[in-house]
Amino acid sequence: MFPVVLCTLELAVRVLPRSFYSRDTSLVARELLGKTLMRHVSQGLLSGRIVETEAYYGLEDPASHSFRGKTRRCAVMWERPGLAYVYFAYGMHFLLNVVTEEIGVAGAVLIRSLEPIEGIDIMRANRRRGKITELASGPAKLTEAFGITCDFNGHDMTGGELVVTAESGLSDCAIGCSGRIGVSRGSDRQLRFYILDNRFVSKNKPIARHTGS
DNA sequence: CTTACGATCATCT
DNA sequence: GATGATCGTAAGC
Repeated sequence: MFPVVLCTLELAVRVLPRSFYSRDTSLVARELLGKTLMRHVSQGLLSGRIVETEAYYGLEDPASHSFRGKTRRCAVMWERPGLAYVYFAYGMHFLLNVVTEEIGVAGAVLIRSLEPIEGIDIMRANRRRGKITELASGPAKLTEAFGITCDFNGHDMTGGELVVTAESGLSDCAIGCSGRIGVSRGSDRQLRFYILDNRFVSKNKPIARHTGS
């Protein structure tokens, strides 16, 4: 009868717990595929299925912000798993990560693309674009669609207004992997994961996939 | 369809 | 002072 109440109950049951994130970063990146990113805004509910992610490690990963240790920007990567790491890039874009690994170990998963599910008209307004494939098919696009800025840096994504839920709607989907996009070092490692043949994966689809034989 | 490049600024060297 | 975990537009096939 009261959708808000139903919504809250569903969230309470299905939000991914901190233990989900307190594991190997690549594993978390793969398992986030098919899960649902959800945000409550004043106009309603925004949600989208995660279809593309990238894993970033710490000291041993030259593509990571934490490669040279803890700095002010990347400090959150070393904190509790399940926190949001949001940073500003290229003078105009915000990028959303979820912190992984145990406390004291740097790691994060970059959320790269979503398949919009709920709140599509709100996303259209935020993006000033109509085509559904252009709303959240890229890491900076989805933060704009969801209205996510640096204000969410350090936000606990295991509860509150921005969470990931276990809701998948996908049973068995084929997963591809490739080098990470837009990095100048460490692009050899296969740490980008995406749902094969999903039209919402970001357009930039480089090379590698496992071709079978 | 593809490739090329400018925008624009917080963070780090 | 240089550099991006990018995007949208423009121009070329």
